[in-house]
Amino acid sequence: MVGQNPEPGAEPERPPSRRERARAATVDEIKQTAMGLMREQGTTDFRFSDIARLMGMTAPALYRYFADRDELLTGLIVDAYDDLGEAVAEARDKVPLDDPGARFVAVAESYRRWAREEPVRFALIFGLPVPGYQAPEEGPTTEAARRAMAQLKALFYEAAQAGVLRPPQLHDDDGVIAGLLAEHHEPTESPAIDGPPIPPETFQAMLFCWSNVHGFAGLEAYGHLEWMPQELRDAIFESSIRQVAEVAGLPEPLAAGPSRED
Amino acid sequence: MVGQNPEPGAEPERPPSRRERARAATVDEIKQTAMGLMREQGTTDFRFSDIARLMGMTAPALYRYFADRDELLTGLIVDAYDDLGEAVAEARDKVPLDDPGARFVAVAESYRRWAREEPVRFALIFGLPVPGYQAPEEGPTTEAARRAMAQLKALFYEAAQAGVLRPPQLHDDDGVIAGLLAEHHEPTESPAIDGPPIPPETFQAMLFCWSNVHGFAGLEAYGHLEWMPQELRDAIFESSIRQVAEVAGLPEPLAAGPSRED
DNA sequence: TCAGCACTGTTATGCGTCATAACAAACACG
DNA sequence: CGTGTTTGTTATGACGCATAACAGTGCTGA
Repeated sequence: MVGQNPEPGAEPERPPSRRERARAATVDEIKQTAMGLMREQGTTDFRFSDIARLMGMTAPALYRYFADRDELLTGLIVDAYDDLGEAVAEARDKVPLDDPGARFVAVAESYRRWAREEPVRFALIFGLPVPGYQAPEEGPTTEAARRAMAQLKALFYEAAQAGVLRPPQLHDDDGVIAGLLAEHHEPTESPAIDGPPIPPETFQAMLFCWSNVHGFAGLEAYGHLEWMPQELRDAIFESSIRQVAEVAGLPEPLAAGPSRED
Repeated sequence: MVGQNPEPGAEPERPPSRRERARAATVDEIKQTAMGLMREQGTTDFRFSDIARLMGMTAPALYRYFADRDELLTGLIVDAYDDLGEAVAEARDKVPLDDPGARFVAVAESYRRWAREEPVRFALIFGLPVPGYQAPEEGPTTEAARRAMAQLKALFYEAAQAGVLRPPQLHDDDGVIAGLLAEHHEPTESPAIDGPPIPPETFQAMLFCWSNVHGFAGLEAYGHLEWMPQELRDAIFESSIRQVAEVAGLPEPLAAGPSRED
């Protein structure tokens, strides 16, 4: 580690000094520049020399802020998770609490939009590890992923609490899934997804929703659906998530306004 | 291009000479070795020097067979598409034609299994382009993708022909989707997916199935579901695809034996 | 005030990789 | 057996990551 706070236990009260603020700004600029380059080229690759040149520095100077490529990548991945989580949570919370159906639609749409607008970051967090990148075990990326996924779980939790969740239409013959879920982690506070526990069948429904939305978003983000016009993709996606929500036992959206803003 | 057949129009009848066979074998060995390295490291990266060393050659010799890294990558991508297509078709055709429900289950399971067993190849074809790789426009990869996706479409086509396909439960308010589909490409022979045309609502159902299976497969292949035991993943996946098949209007599978073999 | 030190940047350098050039051996074939 | 193609080699150039050694800046405390 290079650019971290002194030690995790050394008086976190102290306000950031002038130097620390400058340093943080530079760290941020480096990450922004790296993301800009990646977006431009459409790949998860970048060159230190390019970043440095764009910032009016020389390449070795960057090593004052990140120990190596991996540390910079880790930072970018954490940021991406956080950004996705924020985008999803923000879209969700624009819809009133008493309309879980519409809240889910908002989550699904923002997830998809984020993937489409930020395919590189989407790949960064949901793709195969970047060549040469070794993810830190149990590191900050795992934690960031939990936070992001918690947003979807929260939605189902609220709906379940409100008692508006119908039993999902998903088969669970002999209660195998419920059994396994109950057995391995308590009433389903999975280690990968933060948040309060939800009943097994709701958890199953949540996964169903997630994989569906994720699948469409991934295919679209990487250009595998480009042969259909966006209008059609939009219509098909909306139809899909409506259906998925119904299967999951979520109530019909009350306010049926798609929150398009582009 | 370097290692291609002489010209696409020069007497394709001639049987492969001894040298041509040797060359083809070497090309294949290179690809195998490259894939081995990628699998080992779990990334889509490889070094010419490593491949050469494993083959008992020096790196520049590889340029006799592939013009550059991109050409080798293109070969690997095409192979991956073909292999996925074959795996899916083979699994599907093990199930009798008169059992489309079970045929879909077989397709979904083989798709998922392939992704899990070959995450690198899955990333190669369904992920963001490999750093530095520029896909040839309208090239062999696009064509290979069409062939692979045609396998799923064929399944729906057969079921539709047999008249056992119920109308899918997918909303299409005002027939927007059907309209757009009809408008943009005839009765839905999409440019991205080969095969005979199918009715719009069937096409929509097919996409729904695909994105769902793909989403789960992708999440699992990249380790995002590793926090649940495989037993549970299996159960949840099977439950999901059953539900998806039902939504898509496919009949219940008759022979309900999951074709596990590992 | 000014000496000392931490911080941030530079140039110089080593190593590994992609890719090409120039050359040598092996092979097919008239 | 001799000639041209094929397939391999070594030598070389360009470039990127990363470290080392060094220089300028500004905070800090006797």
